[in-house]
Amino acid sequence: MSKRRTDGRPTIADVAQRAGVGAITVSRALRDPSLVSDMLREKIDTAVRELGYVPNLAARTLASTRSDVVGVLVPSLTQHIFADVLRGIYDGIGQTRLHIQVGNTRYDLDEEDRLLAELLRHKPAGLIVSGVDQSAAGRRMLEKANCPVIQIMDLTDNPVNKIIGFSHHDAGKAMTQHLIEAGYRRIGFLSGWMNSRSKGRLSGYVEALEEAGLYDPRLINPAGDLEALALRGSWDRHQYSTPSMGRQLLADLWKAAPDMDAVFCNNDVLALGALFECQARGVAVPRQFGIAGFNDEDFMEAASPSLSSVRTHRWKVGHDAVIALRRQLDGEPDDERVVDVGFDVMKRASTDRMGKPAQPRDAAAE
Amino acid sequence: MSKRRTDGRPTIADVAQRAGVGAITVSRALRDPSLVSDMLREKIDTAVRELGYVPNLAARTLASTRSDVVGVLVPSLTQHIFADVLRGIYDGIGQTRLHIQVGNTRYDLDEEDRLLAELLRHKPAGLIVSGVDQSAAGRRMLEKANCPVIQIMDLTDNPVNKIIGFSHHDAGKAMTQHLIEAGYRRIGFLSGWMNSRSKGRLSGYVEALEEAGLYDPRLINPAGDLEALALRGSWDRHQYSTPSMGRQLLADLWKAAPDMDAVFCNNDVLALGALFECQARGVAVPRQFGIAGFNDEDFMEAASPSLSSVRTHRWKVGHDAVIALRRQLDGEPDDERVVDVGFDVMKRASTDRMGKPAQPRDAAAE
DNA sequence: TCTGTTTATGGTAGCGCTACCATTAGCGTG
DNA sequence: CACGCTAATGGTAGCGCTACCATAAACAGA
Repeated sequence: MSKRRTDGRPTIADVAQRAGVGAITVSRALRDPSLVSDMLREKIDTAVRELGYVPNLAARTLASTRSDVVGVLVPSLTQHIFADVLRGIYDGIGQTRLHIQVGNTRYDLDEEDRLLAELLRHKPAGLIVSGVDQSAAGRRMLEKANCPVIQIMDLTDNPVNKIIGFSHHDAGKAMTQHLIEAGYRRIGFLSGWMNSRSKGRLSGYVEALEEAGLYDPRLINPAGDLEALALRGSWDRHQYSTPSMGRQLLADLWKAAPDMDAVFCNNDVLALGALFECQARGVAVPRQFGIAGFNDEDFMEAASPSLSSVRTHRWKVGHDAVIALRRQLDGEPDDERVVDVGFDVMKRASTDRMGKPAQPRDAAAE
Repeated sequence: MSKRRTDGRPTIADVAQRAGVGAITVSRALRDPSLVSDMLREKIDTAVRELGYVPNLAARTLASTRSDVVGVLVPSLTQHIFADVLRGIYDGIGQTRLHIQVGNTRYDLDEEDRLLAELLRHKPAGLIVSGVDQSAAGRRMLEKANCPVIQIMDLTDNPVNKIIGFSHHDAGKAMTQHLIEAGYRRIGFLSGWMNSRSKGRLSGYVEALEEAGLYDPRLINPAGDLEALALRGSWDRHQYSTPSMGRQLLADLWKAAPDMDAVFCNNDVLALGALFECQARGVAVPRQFGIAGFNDEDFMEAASPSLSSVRTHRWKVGHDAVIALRRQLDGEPDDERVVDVGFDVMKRASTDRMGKPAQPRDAAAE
């Protein structure tokens, strides 16, 4: 009696024996049923069910040098934005054989490279990574990954393979133009920690104001200021935005520019904090002060007054990324290397300086 | 020339040859360096570096019937609560060899069972699952999983293996008692879709009110009502809570019980919606109406007025779950099967009916 | 009828690693 | 000096699956 190391679970050989066919036929029947005649397929299905056979993924991966794991790298788990992206990704994966493995880079390029290397050990079926600002080493790993790579949530002319996202520059510019059109003249920019996408938004903001002759660098709360804030003990480099942070940043910005009459917040959470700060100070929004956010999370519309924001299509980006990945894995051609999913400027009460009546809530809830 | 199927990357045999040792010695040096003499270890490390050797995880898993994957099942990715738990889990994993694979059950037992079966194909090193309300089949799979299983975010006397969480019943009761002590008498319960943990909170609420002789079922917005809401087209079964939902649920509850003078919301997002609804109606919080939430997300403290909530230790739960898992994998004994991490009732302005001055913001930010 | 092509199935030989046992050398014990 | 023990290393034989090739049968074209 030879010594077996198995854990006792049925293997493909057991199924083959029971069905009275060769092991390789079982393998085929499981991977692509159309390759096997109806009669054998039925026998095999029966045997699988009777034995409770479950394929061993490690063996499959080893033999085929290709796994069912899709690696996903996001810079944050706590921000709603990426939670929405992930939801889209999971929804896109659905009931397929593919599995998701998420890595959290925390906006750290070294950590991203480390996670990428770890992921590659799994011989992933595909990779989905956030943004375009990889390190040189990271970029190289992606290019040599030997699997489809989808970049998301940004745009570039030079994707590794395919990119699905939108222009943060254009989005930032569009919202700033809305604020200008609404009649605000001293429009501030409020931001916590800046990443490359925030910077895109900021550059759009600057461009819009310069074109209107309204640009003033004193109205910007730059990333640099966060160092000072960190020293005061409130936040560290990896801290995500909070409403408390929004309140304090707005207070600080007002000190530097007391005549500021509106603020474009780098994200909705900061915008909510800005609203709370106005409420606490008795500053009337939107009459005295306009507030705009970015991403259009749920609470923006529900707030009182409702808050303007830039709606971004996070779920769609995640979902479409997976669909594109699956297409490529199925061997379908895909020559659309850059996909712009766009954005929408949601104009709500918080930037309605002229005082048009706010939309009734129920109607707005669509 | 035999036909190789390799993808060209160096294997353990290449390392062994270059270092002038046996393959098995390389394997040992990589898994547990203390098993190999200093001299050989050094040679092997050099060879690994020179060749850029990266272990093939599938081969390791196949040979040892044990992978480096830790499966995590959460019911939602969009809710902040589980994003925080996940952050704790990722932080606990740190730089170890372990990998996280997250499954999103969407509060669906069938989906949970399916994901569990999928995860088990990977022969996971460990499992972390949310809650105690698995299906019978799911429970059986967990018990036969042949790896450490940690349940989180709830408590039970009968965990599969180990559970880390807190009592939702006690937390719900404590907050309700706070509302009673604050002077409210007609305290409502506001909830979206109910899961087993929500039900625990509700039972605590009921118990507190019954003990005080204040219980009235008309003050509860039960899960059943959601069916009617769904018919109106606003939300479906899987919809997570939004502030808009909070606004409408509060409006509905007020219709059913016009004398309601406070509301305990099943989560913070609903509480925020309730605040917005009060602001829109001109109802004074906390003087006329008290609002309490659950989980104590960031925005609760920053809101104006600041909102009372039950602080739950989500990050810690995730983090401790991983630490416990790692302990068990390292063979350390762990006989504490039930770990209660507790909760804190955060008493803030929104339930301060007597009008004591609110705490200054900066101090409260600790 | 012969040849070439397609379809359905099977056999063999890996994939890269580790469990298990064997071997060797060094050392202490009685 | 035979014996047992430990520490360090190696060899062999899998783990469960699939790539690759072989085979056999059915069919088409000339």
